[in-house]
Amino acid sequence: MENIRPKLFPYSSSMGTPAAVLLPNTMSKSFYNNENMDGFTELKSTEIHFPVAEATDVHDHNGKNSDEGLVAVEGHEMKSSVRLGSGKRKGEKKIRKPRFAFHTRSQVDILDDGYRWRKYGQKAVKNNKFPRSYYRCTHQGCYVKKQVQRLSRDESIVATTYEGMHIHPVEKPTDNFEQILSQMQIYPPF
DNA sequence: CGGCTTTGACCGGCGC
DNA sequence: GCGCCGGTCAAAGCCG
Repeated sequence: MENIRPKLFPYSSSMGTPAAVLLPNTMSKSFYNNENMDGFTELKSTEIHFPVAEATDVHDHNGKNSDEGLVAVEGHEMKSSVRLGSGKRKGEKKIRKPRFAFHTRSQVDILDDGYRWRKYGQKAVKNNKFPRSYYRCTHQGCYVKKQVQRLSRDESIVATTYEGMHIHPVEKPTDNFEQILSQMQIYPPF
């Protein structure tokens, strides 16, 4: 059970072209084995390709990280932590936040998922010709982040990774996604 | 003017 | 310790 990493699933083209997809809580739960995911991850884009589950990025097996397990985000642990002169923050623990990643086929990088996001960074990542963008939820007190990156192996696919959970409802109203959801193929976390 | 993006600097973790 | 790398900061710029 070590080394849970993002897994790419075969692309199913039978899903048509939904306008939007709602990924409910329960799905994240099963992916994360974590009961603290709540709220929804709503996606509005062109075509959902395949959901990609990612527990946290557990990468080492040499016992360097004492396993903290999947700890829920408390929502305020990063609040107004002051950067010291050396650049360190005071009294913070490392908390692994629940993460959730998926791929979409889309021409635009940034998907309208109903939340408001402010971009706070962009980085070139190795072995990828497209930069990765970093966004934070603008709702006060909500520290959900997401990363968006177009894959160089298939330029038509955008990988989106959410981290944390929203402490507030979606700001934009949503359509009904139930049918689309039922069409989605959800893969168990092996 | 407020909210957002841009972008180089900075930081910390990790491997060598 | 050093350099690479991914993530974040924050000043400056942009735009409605």
